[in-house]
Amino acid sequence: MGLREPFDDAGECGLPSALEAIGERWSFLILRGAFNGLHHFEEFQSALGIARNILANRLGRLVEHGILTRTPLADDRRKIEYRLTEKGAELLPVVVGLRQWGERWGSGIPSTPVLVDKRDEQPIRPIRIMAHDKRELALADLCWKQAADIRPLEEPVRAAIAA
Amino acid sequence: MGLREPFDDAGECGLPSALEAIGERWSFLILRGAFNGLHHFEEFQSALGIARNILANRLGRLVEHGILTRTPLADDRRKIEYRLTEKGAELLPVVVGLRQWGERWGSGIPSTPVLVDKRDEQPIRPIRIMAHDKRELALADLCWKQAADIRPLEEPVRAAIAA
DNA sequence: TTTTTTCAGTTGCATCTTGAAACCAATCAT
DNA sequence: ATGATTGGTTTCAAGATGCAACTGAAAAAA
Repeated sequence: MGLREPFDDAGECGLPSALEAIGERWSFLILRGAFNGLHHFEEFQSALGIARNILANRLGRLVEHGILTRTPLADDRRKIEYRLTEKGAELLPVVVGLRQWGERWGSGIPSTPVLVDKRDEQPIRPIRIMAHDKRELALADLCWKQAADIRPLEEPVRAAIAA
Repeated sequence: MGLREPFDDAGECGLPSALEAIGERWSFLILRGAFNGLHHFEEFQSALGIARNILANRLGRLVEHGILTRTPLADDRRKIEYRLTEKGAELLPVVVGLRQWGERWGSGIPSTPVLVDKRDEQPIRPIRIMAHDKRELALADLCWKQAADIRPLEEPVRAAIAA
C-alpha cells in the first residue's frame, strides 16, 4: 500500500513502530469500536460511518500487525469475526487516555458509556504517569535519563514494593 | 487545510475531538519532540526529517488547538519558540503509553532516553488502567456502564481514599 | 553599511491516500 | 433455483503529503 517513508527511523523509541501499526486515520476509532464490543465489518461500518474500502484496508492492517484476529464464524461462514488479541487489548490505556484528554480539553461532552471497575462499578482513575511506587507524577517531577545510566533498585526496596 | 469530514460525529466520546487535534501524521512525533525539549522549527525539522511545509502546518495546527504556544524570542526575533501548554503537557501519558506499547510489541528496541522520577531516578511505572483506589485492572476486571447509572461513592469511602 | 547567513516559513508540482458509489463473490434462507 | 446478506473490490475524484526551490525578515560578519 504505502510507499511513503515509514516512521521507523524517526528516533530511538517505540513510538514510530506504534504509529506504523495504528497511526493512520480511523485506526483509533476502529480500536475504540473493538473495545466497545464491535466484531463485524458491517458493525464497524455503520457505527463509524467510514468508507468500506478504507475500513477493509484498516482491518486488514490491524490483523497484519497482530492487533486483531480475523475468524470466519463456524455456523455462518459469511460472517467474519474480528477480535482483539492480547497485543491489541494492551492498547486500552492509550485509547482511554486519549479519550479522557479529549473529554477534558476538547468538546467537554461527558463520554458514554464509561469504563468502570466491575467490582464496585466505579469509574476508572484518570490515566496518569506514576512512579514505580504509585505516586502520581507531574511534569515537574520528571526528567529524561539515558537507559544505560539507570541503577536498579536495591533489594530491600524491591521487596517492600512487591509486598 | 482539511476539507474532509471531521471525526466529530463518530460517537459519544472524547476520542474524535482528540484525534481532530493530534490525529494526523507526524503530530505524535512532534509532541514527543516537544516533551524531549525541542522548541524550534529547525530542531523539529532536523530531528524528525519531516518536510518543512508539513511541519509548518502541524505546528500551526497544534498552536490553534492550544497544545503549543508560539512565541518570537525577545533577543532574536527570527527565532520562534514553541512550548507545550498545560493542555499539551497532559498528553504525556498518552504519548508515553503509546511509546511503551510500541517498545513492548513492536521492534523491541529499548527506548532511550527514558522518563524517570526525578526524586529517585527510577523509571516510571508502565501506563495502566487503574481503579479509583489504584488497583491495577485488567480487561477482565472492566466493563462499560452508562454514565447516568453510576452511583457516587459514599462519604466514608471517599474520605478514606483522600487520606 | 553592505553582504552573508540564519530562521521560519511559502509555493509549485508530483505522488500517495482517502472517500463515495457502484460492483462482485460466497454463503445462507426460502 | 432465487433472492438477500456479509464482507469485501474497483473506479475515479478529491484531499493530503513530500520534495525542492524560493522568500522575507532579522541577525551576524565583513
